[in-house]
Amino acid sequence: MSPKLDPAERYLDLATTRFSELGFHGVSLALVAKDAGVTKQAVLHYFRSKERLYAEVLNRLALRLLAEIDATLAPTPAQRLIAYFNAYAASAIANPEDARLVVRALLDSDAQARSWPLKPYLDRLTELALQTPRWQSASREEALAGLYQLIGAIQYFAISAPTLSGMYGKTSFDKVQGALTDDFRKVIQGFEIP
Amino acid sequence: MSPKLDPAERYLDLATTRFSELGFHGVSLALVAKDAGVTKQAVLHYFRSKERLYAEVLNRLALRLLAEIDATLAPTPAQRLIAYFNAYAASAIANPEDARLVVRALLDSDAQARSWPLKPYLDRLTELALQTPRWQSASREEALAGLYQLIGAIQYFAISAPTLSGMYGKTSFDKVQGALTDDFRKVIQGFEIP
DNA sequence: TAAGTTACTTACCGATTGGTAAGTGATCCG
DNA sequence: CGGATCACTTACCAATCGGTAAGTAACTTA
Repeated sequence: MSPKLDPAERYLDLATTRFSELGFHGVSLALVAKDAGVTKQAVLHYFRSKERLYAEVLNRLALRLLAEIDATLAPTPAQRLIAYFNAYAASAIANPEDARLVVRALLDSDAQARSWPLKPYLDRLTELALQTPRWQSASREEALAGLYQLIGAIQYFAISAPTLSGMYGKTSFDKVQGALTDDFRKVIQGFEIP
Repeated sequence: MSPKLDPAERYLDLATTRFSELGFHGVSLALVAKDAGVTKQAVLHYFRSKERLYAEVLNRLALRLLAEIDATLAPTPAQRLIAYFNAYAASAIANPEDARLVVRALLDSDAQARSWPLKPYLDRLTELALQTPRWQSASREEALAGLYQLIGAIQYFAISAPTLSGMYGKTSFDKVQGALTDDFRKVIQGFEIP
């Protein structure tokens, strides 16, 4: 029945959920341990501190995000970027856990340039963006800024959806997704609707 | 020299900064007190608990945001919305503190419909959005979702700007702002470039 | 001048925090 | 069979957490 998951991997999963819900400061080792049904020393056995546990959670997330870009195939860079954002928006709305983590990581990383685990993911996206009509003649900074807006729009909406449903009734906000990604398609294609 | 600021107001200002930097769980009463050069009981004298202090910070923020919408004047609803977002983007990039707070508040409010202090602000914006070409024939949910994307794009970029500058050098990301708000203008106007 | 009121302070509390040290039972390997 | 490794546990720690209680010095008001 149980797939005999590596204990460290299991703790990492539970920590991922908790960190996405409560943020770094809101999560205690005891809470993660309680979720796993062990003592906190069991968690510390694998990750020597709370900092390392959190770093590992972010590293794993970055790898997952990077893999999803590479798994997206389409004829042109613009179409590939659109396909990626479509898939990302869909999965983010269905499961906002990753989006919450990314935003929290963004908020918690201060202005100083510390090593930020999500940088490779953004670099990969930037390369792609620079080959689209919207940003082909733009600077790297402009492309990066544009991407941040698109990612922000998706993540923000994904994070808000549960709260919105709570405030405005259980209306199906997932149906809205089609319209929004349509806007993105137009932005990426430089407002030249094919 | 000192404008003889109300002590409670001063603590509120300092708490706002700290909560935006570190989130609710990351801020201790002792930290805010240390910033103010007093003991934590001085802070507790005005706000009877940390929860109340945080709630007051959010309430004040919501009032400020609401006032800024009302202060934005333009002939048509679409132009007013565009003007507001332009002004908001500019101030958010210049000072991301408010944006950080809003995003943190959004992350920390769980899916359950609890009383969310920023709701009136969003309601006001939604009313405005429903009168623009982009959403005039849309449902309330669609308009709200669209707004969330725009707000998300602005706030996300504003929050990221310092980190981006840290990672990619002190390039002036504020110059990018013009281009991004241009995209928004087109979205709001329903991709009908005047 | 006496009585509040304001704006704090010191003293203290139990609970929780991240982390260390030392041990224990089960499983693996030669 | 015996040592090593694995996956934990119990025991413990100083520091910090939010919050209560009681007191005090300065200022305001009747």
